[in-house]
Amino acid sequence: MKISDAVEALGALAQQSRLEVYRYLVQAGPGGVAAGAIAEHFGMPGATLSFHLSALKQAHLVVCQREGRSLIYSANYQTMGELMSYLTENCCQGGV
Amino acid sequence: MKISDAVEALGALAQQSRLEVYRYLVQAGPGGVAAGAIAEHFGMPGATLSFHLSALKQAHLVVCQREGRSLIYSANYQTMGELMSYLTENCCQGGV
DNA sequence: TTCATATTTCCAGAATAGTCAAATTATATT
DNA sequence: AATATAATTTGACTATTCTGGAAATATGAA
Repeated sequence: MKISDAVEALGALAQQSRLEVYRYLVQAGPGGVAAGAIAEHFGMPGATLSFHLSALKQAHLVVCQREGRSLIYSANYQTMGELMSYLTENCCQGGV
Repeated sequence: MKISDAVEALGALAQQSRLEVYRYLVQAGPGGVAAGAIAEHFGMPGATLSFHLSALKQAHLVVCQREGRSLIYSANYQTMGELMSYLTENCCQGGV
Protein backbone atom coordinates (compact mmCIF):
# COMPACT_ATOMS: atom_id res chain seq x y z
CA MET A 1 0.00 0.00 0.00
CA LYS A 2 1.34 3.40 -1.02
CA ILE A 3 1.24 6.37 1.33
CA SER A 4 -1.37 8.05 -0.85
CA ASP A 5 -3.65 5.01 -0.53
CA ALA A 6 -3.14 5.00 3.23
CA VAL A 7 -4.03 8.70 3.37
CA GLU A 8 -7.18 8.03 1.35
CA ALA A 9 -8.25 5.11 3.54
CA LEU A 10 -7.50 7.02 6.75
CA GLY A 11 -9.42 10.01 5.41
CA ALA A 12 -12.40 7.84 4.57
CA LEU A 13 -12.52 6.62 8.17
CA ALA A 14 -11.73 10.00 9.73
CA GLN A 15 -15.31 11.17 9.94
CA GLN A 16 -17.79 10.11 12.57
CA SER A 17 -20.65 9.20 10.23
CA ARG A 18 -18.41 7.27 7.89
CA LEU A 19 -16.64 5.39 10.66
CA GLU A 20 -20.04 4.45 12.10
CA VAL A 21 -21.26 3.28 8.71
CA TYR A 22 -18.11 1.25 8.18
CA ARG A 23 -18.40 -0.37 11.63
CA TYR A 24 -22.04 -1.13 10.89
CA LEU A 25 -21.11 -2.85 7.64
CA VAL A 26 -18.40 -4.86 9.40
CA GLN A 27 -20.94 -5.99 11.98
CA ALA A 28 -23.45 -6.79 9.25
CA GLY A 29 -20.99 -9.23 7.75
CA PRO A 30 -20.43 -10.39 4.19
CA GLY A 31 -24.14 -10.25 3.32
CA GLY A 32 -23.99 -6.48 3.36
CA VAL A 33 -26.77 -3.91 3.75
CA ALA A 34 -28.75 -1.96 1.17
CA ALA A 35 -28.03 1.79 0.99
CA GLY A 36 -31.60 2.61 1.95
CA ALA A 37 -31.44 0.40 5.03
CA ILE A 38 -28.20 2.06 6.12
CA ALA A 39 -29.75 5.51 5.67
CA GLU A 40 -32.79 4.48 7.68
CA HIS A 41 -30.67 2.94 10.44
CA PHE A 42 -28.75 6.17 10.92
CA GLY A 43 -31.65 8.51 10.15
CA MET A 44 -29.52 10.13 7.47
CA PRO A 45 -30.76 11.73 4.23
CA GLY A 46 -30.04 9.57 1.20
CA ALA A 47 -27.89 12.16 -0.53
CA THR A 48 -25.72 12.57 2.54
CA LEU A 49 -25.23 8.83 2.97
CA SER A 50 -24.47 8.47 -0.72
CA PHE A 51 -21.75 11.09 -0.40
CA HIS A 52 -20.16 9.19 2.47
CA LEU A 53 -20.49 5.79 0.83
CA SER A 54 -18.72 7.10 -2.24
CA ALA A 55 -15.75 8.17 -0.08
CA LEU A 56 -15.57 4.68 1.44
CA LYS A 57 -15.95 3.13 -2.00
CA GLN A 58 -13.25 5.38 -3.49
CA ALA A 59 -10.90 4.15 -0.75
CA HIS A 60 -11.88 0.54 -1.54
CA LEU A 61 -13.01 0.08 2.06
CA VAL A 62 -16.45 -1.01 0.85
CA VAL A 63 -17.78 -2.62 -2.27
CA CYS A 64 -21.30 -2.66 -3.61
CA GLN A 65 -23.36 -4.84 -5.89
CA ARG A 66 -26.78 -4.29 -7.31
CA GLU A 67 -29.63 -6.51 -6.29
CA GLY A 68 -32.77 -5.51 -8.10
CA ARG A 69 -33.38 -1.85 -7.32
CA SER A 70 -31.10 -1.91 -4.28
CA LEU A 71 -27.37 -1.43 -4.00
CA ILE A 72 -25.96 -3.72 -1.34
CA TYR A 73 -22.87 -2.36 0.38
CA SER A 74 -20.45 -4.52 2.28
CA ALA A 75 -17.09 -4.03 4.02
CA ASN A 76 -13.98 -4.94 2.07
CA TYR A 77 -11.85 -6.52 4.78
CA GLN A 78 -8.82 -6.77 2.53
CA THR A 79 -8.29 -3.02 2.30
CA MET A 80 -8.66 -2.64 6.05
CA GLY A 81 -6.09 -5.40 6.46
CA GLU A 82 -3.70 -3.61 4.13
CA LEU A 83 -4.19 -0.38 6.06
CA MET A 84 -3.46 -2.16 9.33
CA SER A 85 -0.30 -3.64 7.80
CA TYR A 86 0.76 -0.25 6.51
CA LEU A 87 0.35 1.29 9.94
CA THR A 88 2.09 -1.59 11.67
CA GLU A 89 5.07 -1.41 9.33
CA ASN A 90 5.39 2.35 9.02
CA CYS A 91 3.91 3.90 12.10
CA CYS A 92 4.63 1.52 14.96
CA GLN A 93 7.76 0.75 16.91
CA GLY A 94 10.13 -1.57 15.12
CA GLY A 95 8.83 -0.43 11.76
CA VAL A 96 11.09 -0.09 8.73
CA MET B 1 -10.82 4.55 23.10
CA LYS B 2 -14.06 6.31 22.19
CA ILE B 3 -15.17 6.72 18.60
CA SER B 4 -14.55 10.46 18.77
CA ASP B 5 -10.93 9.83 19.81
CA ALA B 6 -10.54 7.35 16.96
CA VAL B 7 -11.92 9.92 14.51
CA GLU B 8 -9.48 12.51 15.82
CA ALA B 9 -6.49 10.18 15.56
CA LEU B 10 -7.51 8.99 12.09
CA GLY B 11 -8.01 12.60 11.02
CA ALA B 12 -4.57 13.54 12.30
CA LEU B 13 -3.01 10.81 10.16
CA ALA B 14 -5.24 11.39 7.12
CA GLN B 15 -3.06 14.01 5.52
CA GLN B 16 0.05 13.31 3.53
CA SER B 17 2.35 15.79 5.28
CA ARG B 18 1.21 14.73 8.73
CA LEU B 19 1.48 11.02 8.01
CA GLU B 20 5.00 11.60 6.69
CA VAL B 21 5.93 13.60 9.77
CA TYR B 22 4.50 10.92 12.05
CA ARG B 23 6.39 8.16 10.21
CA TYR B 24 9.55 10.23 10.45
CA LEU B 25 9.12 10.58 14.21
CA VAL B 26 8.50 6.85 14.57
CA GLN B 27 11.71 6.16 12.66
CA ALA B 28 13.58 8.72 14.72
CA GLY B 29 12.71 6.78 17.86
CA PRO B 30 12.21 7.84 21.47
CA GLY B 31 14.86 10.58 21.28
CA GLY B 32 12.57 12.62 19.05
CA VAL B 33 13.39 15.47 16.67
CA ALA B 34 13.31 19.25 17.12
CA ALA B 35 10.55 21.10 15.26
CA GLY B 36 13.08 23.06 13.24
CA ALA B 37 14.88 19.91 12.14
CA ILE B 38 11.58 18.38 11.02
CA ALA B 39 10.71 21.51 9.06
CA GLU B 40 14.12 21.50 7.42
CA HIS B 41 13.93 17.79 6.59
CA PHE B 42 10.65 18.29 4.76
CA GLY B 43 11.40 21.77 3.40
CA MET B 44 8.24 23.02 5.01
CA PRO B 45 7.58 26.53 6.36
CA GLY B 46 7.65 26.63 10.16
CA ALA B 47 4.11 27.88 10.44
CA THR B 48 2.80 25.06 8.29
CA LEU B 49 4.67 22.40 10.23
CA SER B 50 3.52 23.89 13.50
CA PHE B 51 -0.09 23.64 12.31
CA HIS B 52 0.35 19.96 11.51
CA LEU B 53 2.24 19.16 14.69
CA SER B 54 -0.56 20.69 16.73
CA ALA B 55 -3.07 18.35 15.05
CA LEU B 56 -0.88 15.34 15.91
CA LYS B 57 -0.40 16.67 19.45
CA GLN B 58 -4.14 17.29 19.88
CA ALA B 59 -4.74 13.65 18.93
CA HIS B 60 -2.03 12.60 21.43
CA LEU B 61 -0.13 10.88 18.64
CA VAL B 62 2.96 12.92 19.49
CA VAL B 63 4.30 14.58 22.60
CA CYS B 64 6.85 17.36 22.92
CA GLN B 65 9.26 18.59 25.51
CA ARG B 66 11.36 21.69 25.58
CA GLU B 67 15.11 21.45 25.44
CA GLY B 68 16.68 24.86 25.54
CA ARG B 69 15.21 26.86 22.69
CA SER B 70 14.03 23.78 20.85
CA LEU B 71 10.86 21.75 21.18
CA ILE B 72 11.61 18.08 20.74
CA TYR B 73 8.73 16.10 19.25
CA SER B 74 8.44 12.36 19.56
CA ALA B 75 5.87 9.73 18.61
CA ASN B 76 3.52 8.53 21.33
CA TYR B 77 3.32 4.83 20.58
CA GLN B 78 0.59 4.25 23.13
CA THR B 79 -2.04 6.24 21.25
CA MET B 80 -1.16 4.49 18.00
CA GLY B 81 -1.54 1.18 19.83
CA GLU B 82 -4.94 2.20 21.13
CA LEU B 83 -6.01 3.23 17.63
CA MET B 84 -4.86 -0.14 16.26
CA SER B 85 -6.83 -1.90 18.99
CA TYR B 86 -9.90 0.18 18.25
CA LEU B 87 -9.73 -0.69 14.56
CA THR B 88 -9.10 -4.35 15.26
CA GLU B 89 -12.04 -4.59 17.63
CA ASN B 90 -14.52 -2.42 15.75
CA CYS B 91 -13.59 -2.49 12.13
CA CYS B 92 -12.20 -5.91 11.42
CA GLN B 93 -13.81 -9.29 10.97
CA GLY B 94 -14.76 -10.96 14.21
CA GLY B 95 -15.01 -7.61 15.97
CA VAL B 96 -17.67 -6.91 18.63
C1' DT C 1 19.94 44.50 28.51
C1' DT C 2 20.33 43.77 23.74
C1' DC C 3 20.54 40.55 20.17
C1' DA C 4 19.89 36.01 18.06
C1' DT C 5 17.48 31.65 17.64
C1' DA C 6 13.43 28.46 17.88
C1' DT C 7 8.88 28.03 17.67
C1' DT C 8 4.18 29.28 17.90
C1' DT C 9 0.11 32.14 17.13
C1' DC C 10 -2.40 35.35 14.28
C1' DC C 11 -4.34 36.43 10.12
C1' DA C 12 -6.04 36.15 5.51
C1' DG C 13 -6.86 33.74 1.48
C1' DA C 14 -7.42 29.31 -1.18
C1' DA C 15 -8.92 24.80 -1.24
C1' DT C 16 -11.51 20.93 0.29
C1' DA C 17 -15.27 18.64 2.86
C1' DG C 18 -20.02 18.13 4.59
C1' DT C 19 -25.07 18.81 4.16
C1' DC C 20 -29.35 18.07 1.91
C1' DA C 21 -33.31 19.41 -1.40
C1' DA C 22 -34.24 18.73 -6.09
C1' DA C 23 -33.35 16.54 -10.46
C1' DT C 24 -31.69 12.40 -12.67
C1' DT C 25 -30.66 7.51 -13.55
C1' DA C 26 -31.68 2.62 -13.09
C1' DT C 27 -34.63 -1.04 -12.18
C1' DA C 28 -39.10 -3.28 -11.31
C1' DT C 29 -44.16 -3.66 -11.42
C1' DT C 30 -48.70 -3.11 -13.51
C1' DA D 1 -46.03 2.46 -21.86
C1' DA D 2 -46.91 4.54 -17.26
C1' DT D 3 -45.95 4.46 -12.50
C1' DA D 4 -43.31 3.45 -8.38
C1' DT D 5 -39.11 2.52 -5.87
C1' DA D 6 -33.95 2.77 -4.83
C1' DA D 7 -30.14 5.20 -5.21
C1' DT D 8 -26.99 8.67 -7.21
C1' DT D 9 -25.67 13.13 -9.03
C1' DT D 10 -26.15 18.02 -9.24
C1' DG D 11 -26.05 22.35 -7.28
C1' DA D 12 -25.89 25.72 -3.76
C1' DC D 13 -24.55 26.63 0.59
C1' DT D 14 -21.89 26.45 5.04
C1' DA D 15 -18.04 24.86 7.56
C1' DT D 16 -13.61 23.22 8.09
C1' DT D 17 -8.85 22.50 6.73
C1' DC D 18 -4.55 23.90 4.64
C1' DT D 19 -1.01 27.24 3.61
C1' DG D 20 2.45 30.58 4.67
C1' DG D 21 3.94 35.55 5.73
C1' DA D 22 4.15 38.53 9.60
C1' DA D 23 3.88 39.34 14.48
C1' DA D 24 4.35 37.51 19.02
C1' DT D 25 6.41 34.47 22.62
C1' DA D 26 10.15 31.95 24.90
C1' DT D 27 14.71 30.82 25.76
C1' DG D 28 19.71 31.49 25.53
C1' DA D 29 24.07 34.12 24.58
C1' DA D 30 26.95 38.33 24.41
